[in-house]
Order: sequence, then structure tokens, then C-alpha cells
Amino acid sequence: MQLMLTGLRYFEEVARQGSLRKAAERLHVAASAVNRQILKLEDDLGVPLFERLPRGLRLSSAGELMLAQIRQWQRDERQLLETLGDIRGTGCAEIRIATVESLTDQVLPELLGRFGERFPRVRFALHTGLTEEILERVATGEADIGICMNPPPTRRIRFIESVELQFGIAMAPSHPLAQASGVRLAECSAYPAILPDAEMFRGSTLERALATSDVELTPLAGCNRILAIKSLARAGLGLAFLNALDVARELAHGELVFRPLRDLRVDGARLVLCSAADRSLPMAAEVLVESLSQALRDLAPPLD
Amino acid sequence: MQLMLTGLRYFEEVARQGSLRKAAERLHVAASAVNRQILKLEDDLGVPLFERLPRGLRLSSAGELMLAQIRQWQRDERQLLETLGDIRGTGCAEIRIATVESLTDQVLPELLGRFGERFPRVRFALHTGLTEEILERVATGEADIGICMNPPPTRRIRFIESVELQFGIAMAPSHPLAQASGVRLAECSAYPAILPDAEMFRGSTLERALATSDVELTPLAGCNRILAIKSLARAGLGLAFLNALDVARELAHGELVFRPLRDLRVDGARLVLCSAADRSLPMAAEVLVESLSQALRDLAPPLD
DNA sequence: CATATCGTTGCCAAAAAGGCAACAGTTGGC
DNA sequence: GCCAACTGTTGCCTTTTTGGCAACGATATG
Repeated sequence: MQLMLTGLRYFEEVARQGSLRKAAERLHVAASAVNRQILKLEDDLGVPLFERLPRGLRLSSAGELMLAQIRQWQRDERQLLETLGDIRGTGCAEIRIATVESLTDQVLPELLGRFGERFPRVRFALHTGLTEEILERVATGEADIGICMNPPPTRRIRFIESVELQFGIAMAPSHPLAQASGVRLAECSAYPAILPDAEMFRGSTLERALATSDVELTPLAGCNRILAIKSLARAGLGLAFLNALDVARELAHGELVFRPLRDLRVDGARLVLCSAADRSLPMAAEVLVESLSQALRDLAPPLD
Repeated sequence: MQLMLTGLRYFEEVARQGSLRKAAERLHVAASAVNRQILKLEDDLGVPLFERLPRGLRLSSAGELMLAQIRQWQRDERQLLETLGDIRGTGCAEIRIATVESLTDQVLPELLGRFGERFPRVRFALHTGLTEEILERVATGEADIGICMNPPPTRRIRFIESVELQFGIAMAPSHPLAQASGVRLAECSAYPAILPDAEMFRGSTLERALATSDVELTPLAGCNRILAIKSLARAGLGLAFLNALDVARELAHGELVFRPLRDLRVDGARLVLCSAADRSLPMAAEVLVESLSQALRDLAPPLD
């Protein structure tokens, strides 16, 4: 496997050896062949690359430049071939995932960990964002795989798997509603709410839930990070309107209590796995998609 | 003139066009030829570079990497060929000169200016230093041309031209000795002297002049820069022991007065042009050497 | 003066690349 | 539904490039 022109390889060896015949020997070719390549190079470039001495060849100024460049190219080639070698068998060196924030907390790390055992050489690029940005990245090819909430239908995107998450309220264990069994949306208005900011709110499950009712919440805080919303709820400041996945870890640790909203009749919290419609995924990415599909399906039966 | 493998050029064009036939058309070859190069590349690398769609080819992950590298190599190639083009006709893109400080004041700039009119694309690298360092640079090839004072004989260096400079004292016009016509070394001991520091003193003309006489100078200041020595002398602080070349510009401006030392009988101030013995100079450098030879010879008849 | 080593060149065989025509598959328009 | 217009691919052949071998002239070394 040689990406470089034979003449350049020969040139490098001649420069290294200072002699046509020595170079030819190491290259396992006839000296005349090497010589002709050098002469052709010099003729093409219009510049002598060597000065001819009675005992051999020595680089000219032009040759020095040429040699430096060739060495650089050889390094480039080695690295490229190494990376391509990694790709062989996996289809790619890196899988770029655009995802909602909540998956990066627990589900995705565990899944990627298992994936890494099977494909040790594949790296990952995670980017978290909101639905709009995720879809944009998938569509433009900046991301191979996307996982987002409630995506609008598009033919640029191929939707692979879709699961309905439980939507409800999360609160500190000390909160009055923590003991209630079936909470309605209207009951929540009596307590302070920790809401997402305008950008997160747009298109969210909560937006549609409020639109289909006449409930007015009493906002205490707005926030552009789920992590922050959860922290505020954990501190007992109020109710957080999230889905079960968002608080999976806090539930497991008993830091938060989750109650689904009983009267919610919008198909609100759809978590969707997707990729670009017009491109086929590398093999390893396809495998990862399959694992992700399974993982999402496992989320479907209510965690609690 | 193409330094890159044909297969890589074809690949780049195919990636650009997204189609074998379109690429083949732009490359002025048959589509089958292009196709075979691509297939051969993929076979050699063991990785598919394109995914085959009914409407053409699209880059795979491996192909993206490959393309990025090839684009880089194309940029490298353009720049290299440009530089080599500059070298064509001159033999080099840069001439590296190691020289004594005093030449960089007036003689060298003027000479390089004239040289630049004839070889506009040749750049220069000037390095000033003392004899030892200059010879070292020339010998190791760090410099193409050296100009130094009183070099010890070596067979690693080829001495091209050698001129004897007048050695004497430089002083402010107001100095008592400025009016004297023939000054002896012994007379100088009566006045403060501005001497070079230990490193500059070693091997210098002054060292040998003092060694062959029993004169004791009265040092006022030591200095490691000729410029500083001259400035001190110009300010009237004392006598500076230099050669005529060192003060050529100040003499022309009337800022200093120079008096050769009459009784000096050492072949002290030899300014020598040299290059490495074991390498031949690029054409442009050879021309510059010839100009320098002439310029040095022009210094030989006393300036004053 | 002999010998060894250097780059270079002519002649010929081997290998690589290119051209042409045909084939199989998909897409888009009528 | 069929035809035209694409696509990539393959077999057969010619052209071009590259390599091997032997010999030549020149230079340095013993």
C-alpha cells in the first residue's frame, strides 16, 4: 500500500543514502530505475534536486525543500492509514450523536460503555441540544444519530424508534404532593413551579399540556438547563415539570419524587431516535442505532 | 507536473463531482479509467471510500478523511511548486549569510539591494556574530556564506577572498588625538580606552597588537557591541580601537575621526569571505559571492 | 596503473493505465 | 407502463510507463 508517487519514495531513499545504488538496493529495484525516476522528477520540476559528486549525490537547496515536504507527507500518510485501519471493520472512526440532555446522564453513558467493549477503536462525539438543533445537525450530517423530543415530521430525517415517556411532576420528598397518588394538572397551580425558559418551553410537552387546559401555573423560576431545574426542585423550591427519564437517577437515589399527571391527554413526551434520511450509516453506527432502539424500548414501560 | 498519485487526483474529482462520469469528463479520461482507479484505491486501503447510490457516488466516513488529507496535500503541493519555481533560475530561494556586525551597517545592505534588483525572488537570512560562530555556521551548512575577521585556517572552510583593513583608533572630533597625523599605540595609553569585552577581545586584532607591545591601555568601559563602543566614543568618553570599516558611516557623517596606528606591525584586521569547503553554492549565492569579493576588494585601498 | 564505485544510457520485457463498447440497474417523464 | 437518460461496472484491446540488464565514461583509492 503506497499512496505516494514512486518517484517521491525513491527520492527520499536516495536523499537518505546519498547514493543511487545504495538506495536502489534498499528499494529492491535496479539502480537505473531509481535514476530515471530522479531524472524525471528533476526534469518535471525544472530544478536539479541533487548535485552530482564523484562519490554520489547530495541534496541541492531545492532538494532540501522537497525532502522536508516528502517527510511531512510520509507522516501524514502513516497517520491516515492508521485511522483508515481503525475504520476497517467498523465503518467509521467516530460516531457523532446529537441528543437531549437527559440521556447523557445515565442511559447513554452505560450504553456507550457496553458498545466500546465491542468496538474499542470507535470514538464518540456527543452534542446535547434542543429538538430543533438536534434535527438540524442530523439533517446536515454534522451528527450521525439524533435523539430528540417530539420532532416535527420531516422527510429529511429518518425516524427509527419512538417511545412515549411518562410526563409528570418531580419534587422534593418533603413536598405536599409527594404523598398524593394521582395528581391532576390543576392541583399543581397551587404550588410554585420551576419552568423551562422560553426557548426550552417552545414545542415542549408542557406547552401543549397547558394549551389544552385552562390551568395557570405560578412560575417561581425559569431556567435553560434541566440540571438546574432538578436542583431547584430537589432543594424544595417547587414543582418541576419533566418526564420520567429526566429524573431517573434522582428517583433511584430518593432525591426526588416523580408523579405522573393523571389527566394529561396529549401524546406529549415522545422520545425519538433518528438519522439522516438520505445517507446510510457506517456499520458501527448502525449497530449502535440497534442498541439505542432497544434501550429506548426498555424505557417505554413506566419506570415507576 | 503532478506530484500526486493519479488515483488520488481522480478520487478528489469524483468526490467533488459526486459522479464517475462527470469527474471523468473534467479529467479528460474515460469513466472506466477513473472507476478502476477508485476501485483499486478502495481495494488497497481495504475500506470503501464511497457509498454507491443509484444517482452516483457519495463519500463514506473513510472517504471524508481521505478527501480532507488529499486537499491538504494539494495545498502543500501548490506551495512547494511555487517555491521551487522561485528557485528555478536562481538555484535557491534563500541565501543565508553569517557576517561580522560592521558589514550589516552599510556595505551589505547596499550590496543586497543591488543584488535584489537582479534576483527579486531570492530572500536573505542575515546572522551576525563573532568569528568562531560564523565559521561554525558555515561549516555546518547553517549559513551559505560567511564573512568574518581573522579566521584560523581550517580545511572545512573554503576561503574565497581576504582583505586587510586599516586598524586604528576612532574618537570624537574634539579628542586631542583627532588632530594628530601619525598616532602610535603607546600614545593611546594616556587616554581612556573603550574596549571590547572578553569574548570579543579574544582573537581580535587588538589582542595581538597589545601582545606584541608592552603598552598598557587604561580601560574606561568594556562592551560587547561595536555599536555601543562607537556611541561611547562619539560621546567623547574615550578612544575606540576598531578598523576603518567599523566606522565607515560615522566617518562619512563627521561624527567620528579615524586614525590608523602607525607602528602596528601585525597583520591584524583580515576580513575574510568564505563558504563551506565541501559543498557547492547555488547559482544565485555564487553570484552574490562574486559581488561580495568585489566589494571587499574595494575596501582594501584605505578609506581615508 | 589497477580497481572499485559512481551516475548514466540503450535495448528490451513486464506492468500499469487508458479507451471503447456493452451490460445491469435506477430514475424521471410522458 | 414504457422509454429515455442517467448511473457504475466489466471484458478486450492498445498505449504508456516502469523496471531489469548490461555496458560506458568518469572519478577516487590503494
